[in-house]
Amino acid sequence: MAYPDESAIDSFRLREDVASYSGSLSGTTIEHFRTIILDHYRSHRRDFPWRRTADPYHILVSEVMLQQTQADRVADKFEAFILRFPTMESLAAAELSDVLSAWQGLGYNRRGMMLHRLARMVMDEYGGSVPDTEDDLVRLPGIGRATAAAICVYAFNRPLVYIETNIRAVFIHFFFHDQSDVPDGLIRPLVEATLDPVSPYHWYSALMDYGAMLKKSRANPGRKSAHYQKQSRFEGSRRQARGMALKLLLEKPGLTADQIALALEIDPGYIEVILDDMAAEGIIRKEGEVYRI
DNA sequence: AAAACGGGGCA
DNA sequence: TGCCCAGTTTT
Repeated sequence: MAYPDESAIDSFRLREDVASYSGSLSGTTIEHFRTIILDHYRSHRRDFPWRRTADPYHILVSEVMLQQTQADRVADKFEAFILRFPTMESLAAAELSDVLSAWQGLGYNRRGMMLHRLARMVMDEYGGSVPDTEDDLVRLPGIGRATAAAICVYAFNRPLVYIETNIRAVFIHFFFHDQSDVPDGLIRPLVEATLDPVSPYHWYSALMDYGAMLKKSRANPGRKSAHYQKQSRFEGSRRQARGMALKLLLEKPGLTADQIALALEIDPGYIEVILDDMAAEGIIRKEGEVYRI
């Protein structure tokens, strides 16, 4: 989908408005900026399954899946996962191997393990209800500052200030397009000043959609963030070997390091180190000479 | 502050 | 091929 629409022109006008941006925004600039973002939301709003539910557990699952994973790739996995584990209770009661099977294809499998642990912790400490404060959420495994705030926003419509990659892209595009290495400390006050205190859910949804649009239609403005980092190569990487080993063990539990090395055509010494590291993390376990989930 | 962590889609 | 993704955890 292409976006050669009027929003590009509007954003140019706004950039001229704030060309002398010096640490605070005028009321008219805030209104102008918000109008551009919300107009785009009205005409190009993305439809995702997690936008069709108000269940905090479902929202939480989506936010964990969306960490470092493009939204379009999450949608189908999310729906299948929710069908299989419809409630926090069902996830907590599940075997880790079943959770990781449902996680296959999403990547960063530690997230699946953390989510499983989170479910058990929430059952124990909160009676199965997702907590609604940043402080409580951030203590849960796999939940950092950004995800904790996102859950507060999307599950409870709370007006919190937070920053992640799409938000960076939007604010850099409009207010720091002529700079590089922009620190979050410069962006945060702008997020706060433009935040909608009544409908943070829709406002942040709109920011997300605008940020995603920007990154598709031109060079990613996020590259001007001080936080930006290029990903290391995946082909031939350690994490590729981890992913392959995990997938194999889900299909055939109870293999030895040598059997795994043979099946994956990886050096036995190398794969054994990787397997032992994964066992130390708790993503697999070692029983004698064999590994299983 | 930097490294490690998956995997797939698309130019 | 190379790029990059609604980040978190560990070192």
